[in-house]
Amino acid sequence: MKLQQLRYIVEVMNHNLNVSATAESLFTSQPGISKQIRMLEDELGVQIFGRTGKHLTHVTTAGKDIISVAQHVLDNVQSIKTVAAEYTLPDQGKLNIATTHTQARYALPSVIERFIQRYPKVSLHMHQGSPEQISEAAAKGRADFAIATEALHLYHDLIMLPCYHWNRSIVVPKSHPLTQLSKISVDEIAEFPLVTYVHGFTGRSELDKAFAEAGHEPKIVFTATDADVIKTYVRMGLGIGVLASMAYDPKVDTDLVAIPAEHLFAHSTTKIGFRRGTFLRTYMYDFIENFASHLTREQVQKATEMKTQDEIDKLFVNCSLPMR
Amino acid sequence: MKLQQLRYIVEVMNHNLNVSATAESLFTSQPGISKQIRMLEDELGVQIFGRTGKHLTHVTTAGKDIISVAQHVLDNVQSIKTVAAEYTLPDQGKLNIATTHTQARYALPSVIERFIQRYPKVSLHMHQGSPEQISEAAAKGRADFAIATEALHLYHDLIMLPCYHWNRSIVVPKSHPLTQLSKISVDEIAEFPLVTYVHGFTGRSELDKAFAEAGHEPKIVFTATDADVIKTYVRMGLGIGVLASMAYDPKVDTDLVAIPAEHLFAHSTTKIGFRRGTFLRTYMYDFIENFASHLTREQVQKATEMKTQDEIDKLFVNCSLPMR
DNA sequence: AGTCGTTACGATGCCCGTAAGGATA
DNA sequence: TATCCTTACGGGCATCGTAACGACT
Repeated sequence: MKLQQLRYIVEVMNHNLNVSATAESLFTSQPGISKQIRMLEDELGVQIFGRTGKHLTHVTTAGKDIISVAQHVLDNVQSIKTVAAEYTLPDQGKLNIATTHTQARYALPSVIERFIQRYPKVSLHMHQGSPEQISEAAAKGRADFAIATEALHLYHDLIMLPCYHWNRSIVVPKSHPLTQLSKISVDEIAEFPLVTYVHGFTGRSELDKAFAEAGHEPKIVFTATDADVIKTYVRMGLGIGVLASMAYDPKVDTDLVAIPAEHLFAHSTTKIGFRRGTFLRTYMYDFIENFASHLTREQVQKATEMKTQDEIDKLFVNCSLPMR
Repeated sequence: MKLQQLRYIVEVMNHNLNVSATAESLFTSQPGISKQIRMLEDELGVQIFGRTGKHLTHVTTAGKDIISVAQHVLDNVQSIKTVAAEYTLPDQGKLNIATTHTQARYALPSVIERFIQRYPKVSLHMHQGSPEQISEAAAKGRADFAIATEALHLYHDLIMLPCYHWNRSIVVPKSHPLTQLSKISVDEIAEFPLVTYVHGFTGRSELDKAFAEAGHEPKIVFTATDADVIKTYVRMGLGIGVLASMAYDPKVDTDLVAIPAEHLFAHSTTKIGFRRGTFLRTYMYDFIENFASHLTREQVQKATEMKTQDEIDKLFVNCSLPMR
């Protein structure tokens, strides 16, 4: 069995079983691929691709199993190269970050700025998406890091580290009656139509929980995936906004008033997640520490060595996270 | 990069950096290995082994990282061969089971008997050990299955499936005063010295919990890892025994009396665990189903596709497990 | 002096690429 | 007929094994 043979079957699969096209994309000859694949099949004693006459028509069930493992092999081989690069070119490489609007817009800019200054040769890619999408991107290896408040726990092979806590604010137009109250309660805001995050986004679950506990059904009239849209509709008078406090900028949002709501809703915790077993470059450790100063290289490595997420969580229970 | 090169560095590592010995064990020439290793180092641009003069003295830090990934690669390659064998020789292969005394002695014999009858060509290996040891064996790939009541949760990359519930019995000599009581309580048995399992074995944690809740400190005078030893010391009058009900055999243990204690201690659940992402042979699915009939191939496969252990647990909450 | 890794060299065998053949849509 | 995979063949290169060399214990 050769690594190339594994590459070939994976690539042929990715090219819809068209060997000619695969050969072209790999800058090699088509018969070479054909032959290597059949040699692999002979060695294993199993057909990987089904053929009718001389056309590849489908992947056999054995083939599916084999290709998925082959994919892992190639991932690991890539990982070896990454390790080597860490020692030869410590400040070069790639960094793929998958995150949500809220993080990208409010939490990350300053971190990113420092990072590209410190590591100009690292090519940085940001991928924005829903919490589910970014979790998957990290779990599948398309992204090095996932940064979000929700949904990271959905993948068992993600290591999640808590970064910071944050609270919500009620945002209303200046003239709104709520601005007159000294300290508001859930009962009071339950009267008004709400504009907030879509379910599954940016700590939305904490909001639902607080209303449920107070015995109210929130009158949600509009949901969005980002705070800018929420603020826009609050300005239009559609309802009162409930959003992450960091998303209110007193300098820009002069026509709105933010009423702190940490006494109404439990704080949420933004986490950074990465795939178990992947090798972290020095610049990645640096990025993490820049984003959350308590996550030193040492702490992160300690977390990597933990056997369960529970143990990791214990590492940080006594660690007072910053509040934003 | 070639697979052999990875094999070589791993094997050299396993042979205490002695290339000559490695060559012999791999039935190849020593210069061949030497050269391949240096070619790999050249390609990666990193020293894997440290040398003083012409002796390999240590593994560099880069080398450690690389070798550990290389080990994964080789594991996966092996896994591909296993997949192929499943389709060519469906009833041949190996089955390594790591388990505790209690399971091996009382729960497994009938299952094993059926298995070796059904799959005579599968070479079966049983490994007995502590719950921690067997969890590790499964997590590291030395065993295909870990079967135990405790400690399986310690490894995040084990998938755990519940097999059956079981209860405890109090075992005493025939003449013991406890045999006179109609229904015993924790308060009553707390008076007597106890003989039971070592901490971390065979659901021992449930016993501790029951005593703690009743506000008693158990007077444990002897702990053992298996029921046979416990019964021996109960016979000697050292104390009353608390053990898994299945470990009392009325035909053999005629000099002892077993008092059911399911009302005193919460039942325990024996689980079977295997490593995530490993390919399960048909005979392995068969083994599981033989052991726990609700764990059909379909159910097990469904569990393997779950992303977290929580989801797996949910699969079985409504499934009434057999009680032994 | 013995053990061990490196270098040198020659032969085998594998992999690749070109060219021709045959099957399917 | 056009596309696509298979078979056949020849050149180049990498790997392997033997043998000699140099270094450390």
